[in-house]
Amino acid sequence: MSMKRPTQMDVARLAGVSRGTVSLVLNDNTDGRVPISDATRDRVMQAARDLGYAPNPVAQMLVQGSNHLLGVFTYEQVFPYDKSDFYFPYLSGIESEASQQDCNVLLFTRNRSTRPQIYQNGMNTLRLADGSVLLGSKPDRDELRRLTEEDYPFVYIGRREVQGYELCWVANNYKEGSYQALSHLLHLGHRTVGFIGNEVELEPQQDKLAGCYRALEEIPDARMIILKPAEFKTATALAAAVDDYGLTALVSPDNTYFHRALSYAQECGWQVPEMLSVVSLTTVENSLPFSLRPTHVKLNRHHLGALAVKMLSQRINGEMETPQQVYVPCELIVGETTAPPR
Amino acid sequence: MSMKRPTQMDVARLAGVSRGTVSLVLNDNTDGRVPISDATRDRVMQAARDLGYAPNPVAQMLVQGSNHLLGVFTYEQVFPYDKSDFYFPYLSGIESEASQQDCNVLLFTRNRSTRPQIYQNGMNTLRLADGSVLLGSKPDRDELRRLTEEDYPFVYIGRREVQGYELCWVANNYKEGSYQALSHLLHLGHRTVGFIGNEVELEPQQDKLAGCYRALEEIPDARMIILKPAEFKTATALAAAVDDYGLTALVSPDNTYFHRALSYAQECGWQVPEMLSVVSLTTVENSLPFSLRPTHVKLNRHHLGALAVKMLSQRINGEMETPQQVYVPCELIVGETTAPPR
DNA sequence: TTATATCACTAACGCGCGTTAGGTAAAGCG
DNA sequence: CGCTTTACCTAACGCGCGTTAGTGATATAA
Repeated sequence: MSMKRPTQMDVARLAGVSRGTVSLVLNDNTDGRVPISDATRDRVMQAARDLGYAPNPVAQMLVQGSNHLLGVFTYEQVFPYDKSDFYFPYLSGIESEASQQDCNVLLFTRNRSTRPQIYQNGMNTLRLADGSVLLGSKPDRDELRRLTEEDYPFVYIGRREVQGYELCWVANNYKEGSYQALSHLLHLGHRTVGFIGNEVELEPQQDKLAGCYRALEEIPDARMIILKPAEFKTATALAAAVDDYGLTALVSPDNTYFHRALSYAQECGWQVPEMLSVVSLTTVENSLPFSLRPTHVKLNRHHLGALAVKMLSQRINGEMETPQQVYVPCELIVGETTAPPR
Repeated sequence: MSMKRPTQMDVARLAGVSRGTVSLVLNDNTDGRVPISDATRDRVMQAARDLGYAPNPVAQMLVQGSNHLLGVFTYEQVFPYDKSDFYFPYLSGIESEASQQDCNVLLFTRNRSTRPQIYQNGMNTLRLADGSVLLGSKPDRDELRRLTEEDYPFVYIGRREVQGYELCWVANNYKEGSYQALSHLLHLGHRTVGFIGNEVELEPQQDKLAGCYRALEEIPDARMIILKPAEFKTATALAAAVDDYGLTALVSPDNTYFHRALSYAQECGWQVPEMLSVVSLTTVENSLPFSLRPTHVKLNRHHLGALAVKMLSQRINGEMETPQQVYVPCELIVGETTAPPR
């Protein structure tokens, strides 16, 4: 038995004027394009007060077009219960900038029973928002293509390519960061380093590899071994690989592999960094159990999130004619997990 | 020159039917009240796919009064840059359950330049969502009252009271948790404990105090000293207070105070727990720098978030006649920061 | 007195969509 | 052949509101 909320029509009836007049009065028709007498204005205001009128924002949005909604779609769970540190800085940046842009943030959480999909029943669910920021390591390229064809405004966080299309993204400059990281190792004197990682088909991984290779080119006798997944699955396997290849340093493109490398090293009784140097090519998220400050490439995920939103706003407002791609620099932090080789 | 998003009218034109037909087809008019031939249905679906049509949720909401949007409003920043652990578990739970309920999550981030406000220019900004989950230690009671009067469906995470109104909330059972925590101390033999904290006007704090007092009642010669803010502002001030009152244990309702107590203790050269026991009445979020497992009350924020969404859905669907309040139990984890007094 | 400007307001459109009464043609029936 | 039923679709209303063309009344000017 909750009373329906009063509308402009109710106010109009009570004040004895037309609904249009009510709208004009309430929107404080300042520029005086339509003059309203003070008497009527007062009557309307009083009626609105008496009824406790408040405009229905939904109706307002309908008539004004844009709904000030920025979507966030993730190909993985937005808030992973265990791995809280990963998406968080992105969302933090997204929130800040969305606030700046005077927009609300819409998290697409509907219909996530199976793999997250943008298109459901052939319909673009993102259309709920004026535009969207996309996240996730493994997007569906077909969906990205279709979004582009539809001209739906979106910005991907992370470099993602689709054959024959120009996407809009912001990405950590992994290539530059990795270049610096490997150069650091090489300048310390390392000549044979191991690269822990697979998934070479993903762009970020490619960038990391590319950066490493660029550093290698500058030192003729240096080489890098790409370790196969089996070779860092157990501590003994890794130990064997290190021995076989004569590795003096390990490079990890990934936070969990970095941790794993360190614990394996401890298991094998290798002193880090004296006997083995270890570098992470991404931000080291969890605090180390070894009280060593990690040598790693520090990303600025917060900034990346904010930038994505800024670019998205530009696209939505038509201030960006063609999709743009932006690299955000990242910084090598030299810590205590690297040293000259023995 | 961003293309305007397609409407049902566009689909209708492309399919060569009337707009009403499009609506009927897309809403999967199952009960067959209005029969549609398979041929037309296919044409419409195809046209919708081709145009990338998706219904405008704002318009849908206007006409049917619901759009599967659950709002999240926070009186503090949702994603605080530094303090990442706090809201995260809540959001994690909210996301899970919203997904279950087949709803998207809307974060209210607009107009956050000053203090976050639900009512802006006299209108309820939450009305954009079917209902909302509210968070934040210090809500505006007037706003909560007004929301209730408007009969807007919301669930507060954390017990919050408004004189003369029945709110709907889910809360950690701080009272029970604190009772257990203090009982633990008392059973260890402590008789004079200090309570670090202020902000007594807030409900969670009141609950913690109430739980402590209940435990005290069971041990006649035990007493608890409420330390004033000045008394734990510096290590020396705290040291003086501990000496003056003869404290053998400290109780902290707050994570940061817990950490501060531990570092002050270290500064003063007090062994924890041998010379001083310390208990936290909330989840200890950051890993300790002391490698001591903390004795603390463990909250289940993830579950709390999920439960809030579940209750909110019930309210929205009219399955909850009167606002309900639910306590979620929390658990005392006995760690290594407590021991019998010297 | 008639033309013109000013004032104060109303009528009406459209935002995009869900819904339903009604309309049209084909099919069934006697 | 005329009447009813059936199948399929359209026209139109209304959700609540912002906006503007237009209308009628009064005041000013020629």
